Amino acid sequence: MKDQLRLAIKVSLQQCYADKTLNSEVSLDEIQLEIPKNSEHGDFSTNLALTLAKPERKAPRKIAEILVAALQGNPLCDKIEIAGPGFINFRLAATCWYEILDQITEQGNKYGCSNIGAGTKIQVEFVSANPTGPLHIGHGRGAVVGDTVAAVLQAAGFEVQREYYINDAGNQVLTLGRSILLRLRELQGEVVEFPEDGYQAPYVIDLATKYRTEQGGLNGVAEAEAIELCARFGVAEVLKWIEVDLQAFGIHFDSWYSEKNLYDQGMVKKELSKLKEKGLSFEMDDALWLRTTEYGDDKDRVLIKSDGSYTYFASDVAYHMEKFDRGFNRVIDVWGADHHGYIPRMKAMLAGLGHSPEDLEVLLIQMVNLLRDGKPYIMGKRSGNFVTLKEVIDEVGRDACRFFFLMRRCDSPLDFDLELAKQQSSDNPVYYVQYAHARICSINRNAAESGLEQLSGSVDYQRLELVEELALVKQLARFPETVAGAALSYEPHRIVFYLQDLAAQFHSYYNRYRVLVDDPATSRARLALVNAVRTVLANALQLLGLSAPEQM
RNA sequence: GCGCCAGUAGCUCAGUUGGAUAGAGCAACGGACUUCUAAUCCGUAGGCCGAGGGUUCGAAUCCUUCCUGGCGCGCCA
Repeated sequence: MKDQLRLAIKVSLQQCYADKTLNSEVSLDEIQLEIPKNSEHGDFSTNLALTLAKPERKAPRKIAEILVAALQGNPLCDKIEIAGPGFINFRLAATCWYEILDQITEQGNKYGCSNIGAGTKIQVEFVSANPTGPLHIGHGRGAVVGDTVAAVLQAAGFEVQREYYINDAGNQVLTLGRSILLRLRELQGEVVEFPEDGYQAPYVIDLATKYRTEQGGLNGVAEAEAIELCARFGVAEVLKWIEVDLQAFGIHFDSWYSEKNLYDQGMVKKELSKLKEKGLSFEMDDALWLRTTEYGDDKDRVLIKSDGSYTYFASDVAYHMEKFDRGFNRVIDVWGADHHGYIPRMKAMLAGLGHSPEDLEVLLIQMVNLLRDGKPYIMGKRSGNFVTLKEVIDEVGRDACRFFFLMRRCDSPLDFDLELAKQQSSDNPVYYVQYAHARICSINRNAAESGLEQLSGSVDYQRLELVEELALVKQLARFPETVAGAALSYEPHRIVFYLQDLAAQFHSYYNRYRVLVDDPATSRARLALVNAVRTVLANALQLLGLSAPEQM
């Protein structure tokens, strides 16, 4: 709809250039068309005349008059007006809008999808929590945002892979192993001194107990080997928990990528030697450094420590290079905002190895402040006092939880009060949207009962003559561009706001008018309209990973 | 000290990437169920868009200087 109008304007502009009524020959790559806030200003509006004012050396309104003259008689438009400083406002013919209803019927659950991604291969890496403990609420936000960004990109025609990076090679894994081993010895009656930096949380005792029943004790096994065994056992167990929790949240990964595997396959060594060849790394104080300052970082970064062990950054270099080797055109990392300091060094590394830094997009997810009864909960795995994601899902429900995480832009911090979320659950916004869907399903049941659906045949959309009905159709028409915009900007919350707007418009219409009236033709037309609404509600809900209940 | 993110109605937040008279949800107040589900709707009230300066036809949005809050600034992950 919008594109058709845009094309028509473009043609007219070319016409003006050909006729020499306009002379600047400025070629605009894209004509800006927007939907005015005020409906009196028409369905679409363009500032074209304003932007041409300077190159044309003419008054904007004068230019607008010339353009409007060239556009006169276009079948798309009902009315074209010049307003304000030189805006051109278009009101489209109602028949144009009704075509949208047929499109929605035809496309069904594909309505809203587009091909602006054009099959570009893009990877979304998210969650990637260390496999040393269960997911907590902070991971939940990143999980939902990452999952939904991926879904929205898919809908926009990108080829998407969801990946979880498993940090199973670092120090913290050994710490987990050591903690399990100590708890195991405790279970065997030994008195042990539990170190400050060990994992103190109770789940470690569960892991030790499980190890003992399944694998037996570790008497007579050398310390280092025992730690290694416990670590590997612990990581495998914790990963199972994580996968189960994510499944309960409706999240599925296409790929689980192991850091340890990166080392085992020699990828880290390989990438590091590439850096050396390019003269980007250097030795100093017995350590190996990457000259990231060359590409805008504020200091150089260590790759290999003076004790010979690798930093987390070293494997990240290899990991990200390997992503591009796998053929992704673009790579998205979803991180907690507390890691934002890592962006410059990652971009520097990519630039050094010959990639465009723009090919890596880092989405920073601001902190979730978990509250209970208004009091802050202390987060952190070692404190032992944290609320797991699973507990939250069990308490407030999956749909409400997902919706809550998607409601705000991801770069604004989120206060999540469990008691409040439960208390408000009766008028939680997610139910508002779902209720709209359920209501339409209910209308359908009533229609079926009165035999109305048998009267199918071509629907007379001219019966939809109320301004509210036309407004609903227009709202439905903007769904595809909303999805596309959300995809290109990685902002899934746009879908949430769209959904709330559409639901509000429907509820208002529902309260004011009846769908099923005495006149069958009107009933059928209205039924077609609300079912188009239902389709779009369902598509949007699905995109967000939420259910679309038929009854509530 | 440096860097990143934020500052919009009493509270929580949107604001179509620079457009016309700044919006919604809670909370407050007043109304609507013999009619397809009241988990809903209608109405009222609420604003120096943190502050100053700049850019232009036009700024909540862009540049700059401050103020406030959060988070970072390791041979930790």
